[in-house]
Amino acid sequence: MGRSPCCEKAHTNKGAWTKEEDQRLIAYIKANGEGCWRSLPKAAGLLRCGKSCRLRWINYLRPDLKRGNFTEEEDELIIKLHELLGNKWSLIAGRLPGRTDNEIKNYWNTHIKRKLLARGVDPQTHRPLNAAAADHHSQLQAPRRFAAAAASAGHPHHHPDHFAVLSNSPEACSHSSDDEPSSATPPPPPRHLGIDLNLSISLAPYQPQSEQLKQEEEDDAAATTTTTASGAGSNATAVCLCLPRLGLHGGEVCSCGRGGAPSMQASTHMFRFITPLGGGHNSTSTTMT
DNA sequence: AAAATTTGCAACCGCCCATTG
DNA sequence: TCAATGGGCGGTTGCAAATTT
Repeated sequence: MGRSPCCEKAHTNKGAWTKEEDQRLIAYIKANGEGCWRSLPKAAGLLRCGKSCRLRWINYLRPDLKRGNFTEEEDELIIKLHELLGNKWSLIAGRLPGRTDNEIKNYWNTHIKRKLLARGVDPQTHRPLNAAAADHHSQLQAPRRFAAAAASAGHPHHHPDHFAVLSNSPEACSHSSDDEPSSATPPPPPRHLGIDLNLSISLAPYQPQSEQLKQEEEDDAAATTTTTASGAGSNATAVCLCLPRLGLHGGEVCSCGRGGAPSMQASTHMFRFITPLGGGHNSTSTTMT
């Protein structure tokens, strides 16, 4: 379609932000709040693109950011969430208060990937490296399935690329209904794709992959709406995975059953799973509405 | 001590979807 | 209904700092 650029690039600064620019941005947002990013630079007296201002604020200047090293708990949570969601950094960030998607993405690429490789786990598939190499069908397993479920259920970022990894055969893509007017009733996705909105998920402590897969197979076979609550012990926190905005901050009470994106109103399944975060967090039973 | 290489992360880019008029 | 706009996302790049040779 050829969109106009988000701002007048010719007269904007690029590269690292100066202290003065930071101060201007902070002062402006403190006074006026976050608002129209496009007009903000001009109003704040900044020679920056609005998107650049937004990123600077969200990723660096926001007062609620928790800077510093990631804890071991955060590491494990990121790994688990990545296993469930794939590279949905914003969704993952939503589960880690004070962390930004950009920060988590960078941390993943620089630290966690290596950590998983050292464990002998493939960072993309979360399966043992040798198994991942031997079995290309491993691409069809849970994390991708869940991402696909979220996307097909209306997540705004169902980029075609994300579906490309779901199947080795293009015709198996589940998002093609719009592109296939001839098929009045789209056939159900091939069973091996396992795209199942009633997916059972959990954030139990690390479990050997073989057992995990076994559990998934059982879950698939059952095809029930139950929610696995393994690890729902004393130190567990309910993590809402309401679609399409998976994740609430800091264990807030879920309220998205009513709302969410308009496109999701017909599908307001609520997923919750239990993640052991070790201390201080409320224990909450799993629900599914 | 200097040069080369690697690492980590802030920032940018291009694309997408939702909203609005 | 449609085009323009705004905001958001994931992927990539560029560069400074750290490490190795």
